[in-house]
Amino acid sequence: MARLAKVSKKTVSRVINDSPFVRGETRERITAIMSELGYTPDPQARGLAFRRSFLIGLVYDNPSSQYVIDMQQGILDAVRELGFELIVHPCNRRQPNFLAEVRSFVERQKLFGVVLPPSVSEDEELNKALIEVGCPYTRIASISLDEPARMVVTHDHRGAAEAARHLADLGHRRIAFISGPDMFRSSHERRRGFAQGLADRGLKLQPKYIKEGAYTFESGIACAKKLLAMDAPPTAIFAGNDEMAAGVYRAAREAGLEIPRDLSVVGFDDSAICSKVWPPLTSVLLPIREMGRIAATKLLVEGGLRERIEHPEVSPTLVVRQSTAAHREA
Amino acid sequence: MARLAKVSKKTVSRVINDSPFVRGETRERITAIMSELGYTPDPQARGLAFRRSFLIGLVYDNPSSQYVIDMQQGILDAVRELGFELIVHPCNRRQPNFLAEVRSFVERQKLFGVVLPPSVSEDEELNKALIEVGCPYTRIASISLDEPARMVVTHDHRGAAEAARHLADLGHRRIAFISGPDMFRSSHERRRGFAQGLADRGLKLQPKYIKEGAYTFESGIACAKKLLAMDAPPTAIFAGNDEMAAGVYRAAREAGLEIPRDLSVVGFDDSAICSKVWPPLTSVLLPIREMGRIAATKLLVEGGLRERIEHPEVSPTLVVRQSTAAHREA
DNA sequence: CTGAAAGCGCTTACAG
DNA sequence: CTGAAAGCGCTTACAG
Repeated sequence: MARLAKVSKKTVSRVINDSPFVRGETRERITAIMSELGYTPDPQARGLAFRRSFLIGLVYDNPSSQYVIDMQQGILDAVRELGFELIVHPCNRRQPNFLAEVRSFVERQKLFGVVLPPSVSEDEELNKALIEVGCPYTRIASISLDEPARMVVTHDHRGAAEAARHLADLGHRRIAFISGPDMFRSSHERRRGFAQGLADRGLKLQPKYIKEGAYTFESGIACAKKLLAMDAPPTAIFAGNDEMAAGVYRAAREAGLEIPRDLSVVGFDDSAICSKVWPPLTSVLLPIREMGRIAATKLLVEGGLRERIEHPEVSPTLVVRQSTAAHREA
Repeated sequence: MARLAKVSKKTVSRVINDSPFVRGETRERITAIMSELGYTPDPQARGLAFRRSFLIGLVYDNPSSQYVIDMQQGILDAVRELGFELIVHPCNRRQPNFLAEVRSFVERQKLFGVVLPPSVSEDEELNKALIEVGCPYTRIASISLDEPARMVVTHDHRGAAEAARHLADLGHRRIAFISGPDMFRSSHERRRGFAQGLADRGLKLQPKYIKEGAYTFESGIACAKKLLAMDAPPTAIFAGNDEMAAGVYRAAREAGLEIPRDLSVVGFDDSAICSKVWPPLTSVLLPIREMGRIAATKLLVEGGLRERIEHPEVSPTLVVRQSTAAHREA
């Protein structure tokens, strides 16, 4: 204990925890000694005494590695300077012991809080369990599912609407949508937004031009094949994510269509593949790292370690590349 | 304490830590009670007393998200059942405080051990620091840099050699290599293996057909452009990783070349893009998840929690897809 | 504003 | 093979 060099260890503890009951002078003296000795309080001991650790959990069940990595970075951006660490907890919602497993994880580790990206964020059972064990959380989802203090809403529908208007403005009329799986909120939100965007331009999203995929490359191929085999095939396709959009590329190639000359394509996620496929894919960008930062900051606010947040809002943006072009009369 | 229901708390502790000094009957009785009550020892308290936590660290500075995610999974495959958790620690080797930062991280958290994938695994400074603070580690690298108990060797050269023989067997003679950056061990290993593989077929890797890239898409484009602009351009290119191979695709397209008819391409990593580009990319697969599993298991062995490992060896495999074809006389 | 006591839930020596 | 004591490094009430 740096106390030998100074006062008592109780006061040191007060300094560490930013207690107001320390004289300015005393605080400065102690702070100086601490940084001189390179002293850092032991997180395990603190955790034991607090009955709460300094660990943030990221519980995810997400197919996209880039999403997870970006989110991890964002969370760390927010909490690293405070000495928090990030425990990652991949899991599988379809596994029977999923709930019990996650629950025991957060309970055992006495997590400071957990960040829940889709689709675990949409699991109401899990949510109830977290409340029961008293573990703070932030849910990230396309629409609000909880009180604002515990949500990061990504407003996917806005990005989808922008994509729709973009295609409409290029003169397309036969416009198709490949949705994600029904069990994902984002599938519905992206579809809703897309329909709304078309409506903004006086167009309608026709049911026959809607196919349900699974957010996978293969499902993108399958859906696109069906669409392109129609009597009046679409001249533009909006895929619910980039994976499926890449599948549309494949199907278009097999059908002998050239993108964007014969078919315009838009994806969602603005992932790494967008710039690697040819032509580069127009896509909707979600600021994932920023979302992670905000989610973690909300945990800090809830824990009383931060006052409030600067930019608590997040919104998708359409990144126009070369996979979309003006409609050409056949 | 479950002691009320039974003996003393000391004995319970003995059971938890697998001490041999407990009678079989007593042990069974206690184990039964524990699982009945759903009792799990508090990792923070245990850590405090042990002066060592039950946390594994993954320190990485890696551009590929898929790599990191797979490795995380592999580590968890090995340690989850023992109640360990995984703390991720992305970092930047080029940052001036890199060493001090990582060091303070492992020291503060009293990590049970850390897993070091490339390129942090190749940092001798960091290695020294870890030894100084007494933190166990496993290094993952293309060649052996440490005692076997602390290494997972990926033998990249073998995979590169296989790629070379594959191209040679297809009849190619003007074969080029785009290397990764000089500071990565893997760059040299892949180059060495590739040269060896060509030598196995009586061919020579000509210096003029070697270009140094940076493991990025853009550098792949740049290097490929130079190669394809040569008087006697290569008919096959082996890129040091898939990112750069995707860059080769782009350059080939701009040069009006069709893959694999006019140019065969091989990548390294067998990443997700392989199956999404057209034609699907032939690539060298490294079993990353398995590597993570082995690395973590070695940490457990070192900690005395596991006897030994089943399959401690790992080797690359060539996955042949449609980006390579027999050489066509011009 | 500051200190002496008791405790967080476990463990390691030390005795039986 | 099993138990009573002291301690891991911090914190929370409780007194001054």
